[in-house]
Amino acid sequence: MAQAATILRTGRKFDQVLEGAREVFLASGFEGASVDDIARAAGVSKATLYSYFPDKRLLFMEVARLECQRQAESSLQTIDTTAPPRVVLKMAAARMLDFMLSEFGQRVFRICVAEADRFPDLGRQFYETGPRMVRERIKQYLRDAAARGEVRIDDYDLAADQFAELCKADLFPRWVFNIDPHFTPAEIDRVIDGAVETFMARYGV
Amino acid sequence: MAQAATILRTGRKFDQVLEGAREVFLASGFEGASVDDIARAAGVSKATLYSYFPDKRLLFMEVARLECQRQAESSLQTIDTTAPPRVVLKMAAARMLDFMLSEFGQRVFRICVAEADRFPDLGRQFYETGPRMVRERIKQYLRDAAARGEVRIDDYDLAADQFAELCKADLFPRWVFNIDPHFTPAEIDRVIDGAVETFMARYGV
DNA sequence: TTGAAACTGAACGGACCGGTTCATATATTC
DNA sequence: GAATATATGAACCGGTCCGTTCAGTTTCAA
Repeated sequence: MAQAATILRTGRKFDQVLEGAREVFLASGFEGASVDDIARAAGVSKATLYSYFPDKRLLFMEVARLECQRQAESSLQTIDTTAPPRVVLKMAAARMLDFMLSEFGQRVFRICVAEADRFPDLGRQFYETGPRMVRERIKQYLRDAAARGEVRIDDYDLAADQFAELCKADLFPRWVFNIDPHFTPAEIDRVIDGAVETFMARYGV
Repeated sequence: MAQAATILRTGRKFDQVLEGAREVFLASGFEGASVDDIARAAGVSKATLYSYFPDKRLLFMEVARLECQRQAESSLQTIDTTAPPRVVLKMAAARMLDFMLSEFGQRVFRICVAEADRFPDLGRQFYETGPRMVRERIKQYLRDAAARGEVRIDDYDLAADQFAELCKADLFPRWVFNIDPHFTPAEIDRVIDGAVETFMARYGV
């Protein structure tokens, strides 16, 4: 009794619990996941689960936090800041789409949207550690490229946002609305090439 | 007993039920809305509600269907197909953003995303009767403009999709991830102008 | 006015869920 | 091998929710 507002991180099966929670939450969202399901998936008794986490809600937030962190690390992969814009932009686009179209990325996005009311900070947390970093990366590259005279940009924020959006053309509505959400490499290349061409038409020298 | 798989559309309070359901579903989503809440909001007894609709699920789908239809009618507003591209695109962008940023549009989108598993056809239905029609409209206009030599486009589908995405730059991530989701007219104009400029830089003559 | 159709309100059954408890069992440490 | 920390699982509680039932009331048309 008494202290129940914190997470107990020591113990043999702590990681098991987290892994089971990750699995079930990502598959079913917050409401859709029952604590019994999570305990079963984790191979752990419900009593054990509740000895680590005081609350279903805190368990969910911990899973979400770790997922955001994981993604942040994954997107830290370096962008070669010296290559010409078309090359860099293509690589960046491919990386963004890789994540956005992955089973995992889609699930996290769906949960962010679905639980926006219950967890108002969840979306922000996800954005700050994920898409935001990519955006900042692109902005920095664009500044460098502008200094080299390869592009000419007045509003770097808008340019970076536009590029990110251009990469989603066609693909995003299809998957978010569940319309033929299976993409061939050719379809993806078409969108990436189109995004780079349009971006460079506006901002190229 | 027996027949229970259909909706009984006659009766004095049918519309009341639908209106109450619309109100509560849009505010709380499918899971979040309880049938008791809906009956209360509709000013109707739960027994009456169940005399019209055999099922909470079918009630939800009917509400969603009507909402999509309503939006479709609203977006049938004509686009002047003879005006120059910059003018038409700005108008189209403003209309799209009007809907996308409206309380109602955001709620419908959130519900589509959140209930994509439970109602796989819901997103498609929403897209087909909403965004899709705007896209087709823009495509048609672009063809006309190309015939007049005002733009030069190879892939009309991609061009229309790109324009729609460009209109969401900055704004969409902010509202979907709940980051300062309150937009001034100046912010919206900035995005619209940027979208038109970038689009015309690529496709203008 | 009368009779049928529609509506009400309240209660109820069955299911599920989050969270707690506890007696028992297992693992770890000294 | 004894003592202590950790885990088990099954039962249980209070609550919510969907969907049904039913006796009684209102509405409306003939």
